[in-house]
Amino acid sequence: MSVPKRVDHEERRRAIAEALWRIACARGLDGASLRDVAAEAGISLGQLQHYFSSKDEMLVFALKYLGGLAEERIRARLLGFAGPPSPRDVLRETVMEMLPLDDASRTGNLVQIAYFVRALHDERLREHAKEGVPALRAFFADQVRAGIARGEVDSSRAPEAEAMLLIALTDGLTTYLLLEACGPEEAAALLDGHLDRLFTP
Amino acid sequence: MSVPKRVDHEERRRAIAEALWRIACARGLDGASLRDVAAEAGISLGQLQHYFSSKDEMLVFALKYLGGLAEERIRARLLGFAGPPSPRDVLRETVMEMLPLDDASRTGNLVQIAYFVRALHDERLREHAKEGVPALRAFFADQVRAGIARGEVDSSRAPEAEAMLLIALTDGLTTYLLLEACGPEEAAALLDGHLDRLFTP
DNA sequence: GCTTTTCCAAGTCAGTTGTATTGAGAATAA
DNA sequence: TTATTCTCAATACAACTGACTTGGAAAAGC
Repeated sequence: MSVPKRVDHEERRRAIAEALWRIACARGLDGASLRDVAAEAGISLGQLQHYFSSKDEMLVFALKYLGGLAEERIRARLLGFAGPPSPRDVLRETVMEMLPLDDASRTGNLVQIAYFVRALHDERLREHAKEGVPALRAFFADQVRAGIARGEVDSSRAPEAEAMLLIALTDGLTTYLLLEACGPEEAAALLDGHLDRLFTP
Repeated sequence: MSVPKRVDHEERRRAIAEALWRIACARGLDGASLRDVAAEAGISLGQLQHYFSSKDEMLVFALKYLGGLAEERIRARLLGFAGPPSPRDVLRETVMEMLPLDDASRTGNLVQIAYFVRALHDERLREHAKEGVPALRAFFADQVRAGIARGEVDSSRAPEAEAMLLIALTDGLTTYLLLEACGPEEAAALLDGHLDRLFTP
């Protein structure tokens, strides 16, 4: 009846997605044609089309894959702490992991921005691009609430507002890091300064 | 000898740039072909090429024109104050004018972002995209310094850092306003909250 | 009047795009 | 073995891209 697959479809799709990122990082998402991606992945156009029936499908897959990897990286970083990290540690390390402070992270952010821009004009992608924001905001707000409960954050602070403020700050810092209008150390200092005023001893 | 121009070249170029914005806002900068722009401007492709010898030249002109208009809008808004505006007023009104809070401003921001992404991969555009940042930062820092001098801002605040923080916040808020992950009122409230803690009575 | 310059419409060009089709090779199940 | 399904390379295709050329119309200077 059903013939066992000889190749791992998901593995192939991931390899193609990674090739797409490399192109998107260097030349932008719109500059990545199917032929370019296939060449970068070392396969033929026909083979690529065998794994993705349309360009849109490839883009969506690559975006979800990217988001999954980022989430995993943050989780691993938080688990790297010896003891249970404080709310401030969680916020700081999460933001630091999201910022484009090294080359690998820079690539991820460039791809993410390429998706963001396309999402502004593309119905299908917009859903995928937006879906992560509320979850992140709720996560940050929970940390602020925990900080208040531990007496580390003034109780007059509104957790939801502080969360959104932090997300916006992260995003803005990302922009200017990518433009090289501000350096990594400065970005880290700005983040720490902001957290210093949120977490009053 | 020299025959007077029968049409105002700059006026034509501005009209073409505005057509480009309309397309870039709706479909992105990469989705704007010369034929599309010409059609949107109500002229032929040949005519458009008569005013811009290359697509790149058109893009750069439209970007500089956009920046000039934004600066002018901010200047006009600040002049609209009855008396001399306080440093806090200047910061608040400037940021509010930069945020995509209405449809016109939304268009401008969408175009600006389209340029930003292209600048990440395009040598020529990068210079034009970066050149405004230091000036804006210095302007914000001056306002913070004035706030300190008037005793409205705690003297422990570092003007340059606060300026960059405010720029990054503006940028982040812009992103989430465009994605409709946060509403105009909320963005204004977040900005005011941030300024509240910067300007301590 | 005539010449010169500006202006602009139509068409051509080579190149690239995403998609569709065709058919051959390979591996498994019967 | 034979039949079936998976895998994938090659090609074709219509649409679109930016750049370029040609030719003529309109207005100003002589």
